[in-house]
Formats: sequence, C-alpha cells, structure tokens
Amino acid sequence: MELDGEHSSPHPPSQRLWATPSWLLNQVASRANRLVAEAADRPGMRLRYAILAGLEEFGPISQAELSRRLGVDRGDLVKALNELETEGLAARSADPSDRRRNSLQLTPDGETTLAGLDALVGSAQTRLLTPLSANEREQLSFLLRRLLEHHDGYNRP
Amino acid sequence: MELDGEHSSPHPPSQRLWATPSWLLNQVASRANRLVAEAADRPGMRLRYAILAGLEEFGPISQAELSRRLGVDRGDLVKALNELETEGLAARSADPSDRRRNSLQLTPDGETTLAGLDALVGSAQTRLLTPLSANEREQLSFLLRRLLEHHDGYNRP
DNA sequence: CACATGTCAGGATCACTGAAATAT
DNA sequence: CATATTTCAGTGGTCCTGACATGT
Repeated sequence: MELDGEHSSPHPPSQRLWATPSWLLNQVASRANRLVAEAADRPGMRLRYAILAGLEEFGPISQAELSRRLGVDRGDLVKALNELETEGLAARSADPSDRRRNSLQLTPDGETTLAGLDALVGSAQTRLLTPLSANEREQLSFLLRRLLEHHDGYNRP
Repeated sequence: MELDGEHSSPHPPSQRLWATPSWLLNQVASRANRLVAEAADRPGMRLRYAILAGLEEFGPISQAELSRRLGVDRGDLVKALNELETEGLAARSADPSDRRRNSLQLTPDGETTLAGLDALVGSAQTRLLTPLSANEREQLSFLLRRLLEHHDGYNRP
C-alpha cells in the first residue's frame, strides 16, 4: 500500500518552528552555506573568504584583532591561517612594536584569489536571495545587521 | 606599551562581509544558538525541541516524514529519538499499515517537557530580537520564511 | 525489480572550551 | 602579578555520504 497522501504533500513544516526566528535563521543559514559551498567547490570557504576579505580591508593586523572584527574563533583562525600561509595567500610577520603579535598581510596571490572568491560568493548570494526584491534584500540585511550590532560582534571580551 | 587605540575601538567589522547576507545569517544564527543554549543549559536543544514540537503538531508520524518536515537529517533523528525514548518523552510503535515505519508519538511527559522548552526558547527569542520593533520582527520572520520556502525545506528528495 | 524506511558508521565543518607558552 | 597574544588539544552539534537489512 502506498498511502500517497502522507508523503506527497510538499511542504507542511511545523507552525511552532515556523514561528521561532532562531530556527528560521539556522535553516536559512544552512541553505546559504550549501549554495556557497557548491559555488566554490572547496570546503572551508566561508572562513577563508572572511579572512582574505578582512586582511585586504584591515591591512596589517594582529590575529586577535582580526578574530574580533570577523567574529571568528581565535583557534580556528590559527588553523585557517596555517593553510593560507602554506598556499602563499597570506603572510605572518613579526610585529616589532609588540613581539607577542603576528602582523598579518595579504599576498598578491591572496588578492587575486580573493577577487575570484568575490565572484563566487556573490553569485551564491544572488541565488540565495532570488525570491526577494531589491528592497526586501536590503531590508533583510538591514535587520540582520541591527541584530548583529546589538549582540555585538566579538567572540571573547 | 599598551597601544590602546588598536584594540579599544569597539566594532569595525568588514564592509565586505557586512554586505554579504550569507555571512550575516551565519553570524546572527550563531548568536541565536548561544542564547538558546544558555537559556536551556543543556546541549542538543535545537534538535530536541524541534522533534518534540513536530511530534505534538503532526501527531503520529513516521520518522522519514518527520525528518522531511523538520528539515533534519534522518540519521541524527534516530540518535535523538533513542534518547527521547529512553527518557520517556517520545514513543515508537509499529505502524500496522506499513511495517517498515515507526509510528512516533509524544508521551505525556514529552508534552510537559515541550511546554517548558517553549518558555525557554521563547525567552531566547525575545532576547535575540530585543533591538527590533514588533513590525521589524514580523518582517524578518516573513523574509526568512520566504527564503526557506523557495529553497525548499527537505534534506533528501 | 525499483523504491521507501529505519538504522548505523563515519567524515567534515563549525562553534566553543581549556590550557599552555610567551610577551607586555 | 595580571593581562594579552598565539597556539594546541579536544568536545559537541549539525550536515552530509554511503551502506545495510527490511519491507512495499
């Protein structure tokens, strides 16, 4: 017996979950991550892109500072930077003014890689936001930024 | 030397990341998860809550159907149900019309547990959405639901 | 036979904790 | 001494893949 009616109905999600923003956020974030992952078919793209973008934008910066501004864990940053450094996309050098710190910088190869990633990530965004109008996309980003500002960004105080 | 100016500036995030919705989504989802986790100081809360809420709402249902409607992995559902069953919050029984299926149901204990979780999760939501007006909260949920509907919900076709 | 279901094993990313060594 | 930075080891949750036995 097939009982078709039970599993052919396409969508009915849980009203309770449908009404809780944190659930919606996680579900949508999950879809977004899938889109980014399949655009650049390499793992760990989110963190890599964030680091490269941050390095380009913030110039020479220490790891702790970068960690705070990106809202990324310091330990995870270490691992990612090890990879990026061996691939020649980022460089660590000693900070003369504070010998605890590494001074991080983007390499030329890192710049070009970042440019390529920009395109990939951008295409994933447009695919993610397909059902929304330009106004609605701006609204969404605006609201998310407001939330992020309030629950301020840093991992470790 | 303190170099105060470098790490006392509160916020400056990356403009590039600040402009990509998928990044914002992940960051906000992360904050939301932290709030839920510390409201109910037990791990694995998101999945447990989703299952209990789904069971109450969908009545007797098979695991595969529940997995689809919640957008949750089938394998992870098995593990979580094992726990919920040993704790007496959910019950598996044989579906007479299709002997492959388990018929899942909430126990009375599961109902009361769900009610308690509702309060905890709810308080986490209000804390998450603090900076937004009622209108804006509805807007946010609306937009997220639209995105979720478009990139439809199911894990496995 | 093809297909659905429940189950299990394992990998990969991500967020997080705790601690150590070094420097301020 | 207290604090900050880098680094490492490890945990747990979520997502995903592949496989298997069982039933339709």
